[in-house]
Amino acid sequence: MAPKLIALVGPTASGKTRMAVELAQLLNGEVVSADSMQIYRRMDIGTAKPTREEMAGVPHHMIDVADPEEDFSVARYVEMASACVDDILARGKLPIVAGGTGLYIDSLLSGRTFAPFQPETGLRQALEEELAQDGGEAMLARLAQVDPDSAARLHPNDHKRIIRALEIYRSTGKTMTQHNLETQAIPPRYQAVTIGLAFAQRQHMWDRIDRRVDEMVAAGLEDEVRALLASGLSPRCTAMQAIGYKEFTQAVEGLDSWDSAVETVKLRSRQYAKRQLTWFRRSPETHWLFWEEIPNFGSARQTAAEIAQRFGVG
RNA sequence: GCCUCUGUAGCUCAGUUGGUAGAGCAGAGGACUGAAAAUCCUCGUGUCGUUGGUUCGAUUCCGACCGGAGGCA
Repeated sequence: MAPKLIALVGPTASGKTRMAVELAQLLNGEVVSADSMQIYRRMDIGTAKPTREEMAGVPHHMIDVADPEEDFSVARYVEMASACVDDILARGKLPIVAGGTGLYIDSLLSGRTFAPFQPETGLRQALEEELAQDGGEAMLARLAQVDPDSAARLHPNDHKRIIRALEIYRSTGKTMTQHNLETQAIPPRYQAVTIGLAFAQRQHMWDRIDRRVDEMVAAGLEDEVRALLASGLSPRCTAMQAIGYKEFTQAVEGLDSWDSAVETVKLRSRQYAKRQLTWFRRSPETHWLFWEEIPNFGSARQTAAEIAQRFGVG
């Protein structure tokens, strides 16, 4: 039987960080972050990374495990995070996987394996050039010849996924469809109770997001972005695609005003939160807690702890 | 006070040589298998400022009125 743990999900600014810490204190746990941007060092304010005080002595894993100039990936996340989880379990403590990156969480829990990616072969670059030349339709048609099932699922404009599907086939000789079937046959690596934090009303979520962006600005997001750019970090790297960072980079370069950049950060954060909800809502097993329906944080924590105990952890 | 321009979807605007209208953005929903805070897909009825007139028919032409911008005094 796969070991049990808690997964804490929800859109940005829904209170995951605090809930994770308090549940860990209550249930003898440790936090494993599942956030694709908090993995980067030197990106603290804009990623809403928990501070030392917020961690309150609870060990946190998968934060500050890569430099911003590195290319991180789901595969790397799963490899590193599962080692953390196993270690926590071996020490008799409860892993609490908390974060907003749905792909990372699902991949970690399922024990999914990924087809290899070898940037040194230049295959991806070749495919990208091929696509730039011939267009999405043509590439999708080529994919359809070897992997009709994947091709049927993809839209001609979905360049990233068309390229990845072709890349898998050309580098492994196996289709993405085949690979997916094989990895789906693997039994789940962990058994999770998933607790979701959210606002019942969209407006409440927006207010919370806006407030937090204002707090980030007040806390010195501008300086943080300037420091990253000054260190020679390319604005095109993955880390700098993070919300808050890419917009402030525009402002630093004089391509946008600061006021407008702040508004854009709020806007993009709201849109991001919506996408997160779309992802998390598709798991019917998730126990959702809506802030409007809960008198205070303590009672939310209480409810979450009860859900965990009924599941058999804590 | 007079003259000119202007008032169309939450916002910015297009358009109808008179037959009740459409884009971008915003928003909603969805997807998602080594970039995922990324990437991609689907969804557009609104008193066409108000009110009279002309007309078979007006948001489209004409008048008045009410907003807004500019100019002249």
